[in-house]
Amino acid sequence: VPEILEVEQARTLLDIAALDRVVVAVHAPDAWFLKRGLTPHGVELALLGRRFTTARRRGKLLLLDTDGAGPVLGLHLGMSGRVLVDGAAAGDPLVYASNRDVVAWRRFGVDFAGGGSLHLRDPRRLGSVELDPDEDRLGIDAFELSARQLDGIVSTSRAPVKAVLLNQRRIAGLGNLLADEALWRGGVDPARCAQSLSADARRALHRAIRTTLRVLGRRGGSHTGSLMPERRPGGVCPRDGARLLRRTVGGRTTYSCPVHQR
DNA sequence: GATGACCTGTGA
DNA sequence: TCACAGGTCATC
Repeated sequence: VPEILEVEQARTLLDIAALDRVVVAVHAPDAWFLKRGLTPHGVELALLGRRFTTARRRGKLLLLDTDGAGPVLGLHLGMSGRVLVDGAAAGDPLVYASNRDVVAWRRFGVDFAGGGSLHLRDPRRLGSVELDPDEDRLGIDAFELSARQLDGIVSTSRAPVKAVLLNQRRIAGLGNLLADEALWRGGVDPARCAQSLSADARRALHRAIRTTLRVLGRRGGSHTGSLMPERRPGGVCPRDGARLLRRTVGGRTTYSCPVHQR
């Protein structure tokens, strides 16, 4: 899933359906899922009797504030996690991940007074739950990224520009699909050394990131990109019909057009 | 900054 | 059985 668009869908669901309800039970059957020393008992103590007051998001990290000076609950969806409230998830089914409902995949959850629940379902167990997460380990949220900020980030790194876009300490929220889509829309070669981008290329990339988030957000998620159907052996560029390049860049499988991405 | 590790499901 | 998957972290 879960890139910034899916996490924002989850945040909206939490905002609409999970706030101001009293937690009467906490389920943390998978201790491995709890991070930074958190234990099943610890998270139960921290949440029992409290209500969530705000649903926030920074990059791909979900943040639930609690009442009465309680802790912030941090949820991360990893590669296959989904948030469900009262048994329903937000948004489209995930691509590249199972969408079946297997009870064993409920890695964490709470029950609310009067019935209903909040659950995190994650087949691959790469998600996580923590209390009072360090929100500043994450960089500027991709939705907030200004052209000037992108300039500063891109012009100070010699890594491939895609690796820079994926680095959550720099920009928080972009994942593999969104990065490829934005670079494709902006006409920028993912493997290009970030520092070497011209001011024009940086501007084009910034516009492309904004467009990608807006358009794919409206369509329903990271999997709705124009490049997505061609993300396969033999895929061609939807813009100019060239055979797409498939490489590993920044450690991730990368598709790009050798003709218009320079 | 690139690499491998983490974990598990799916489809070829 | 194998390759691969929209993420992140420690390590060289």
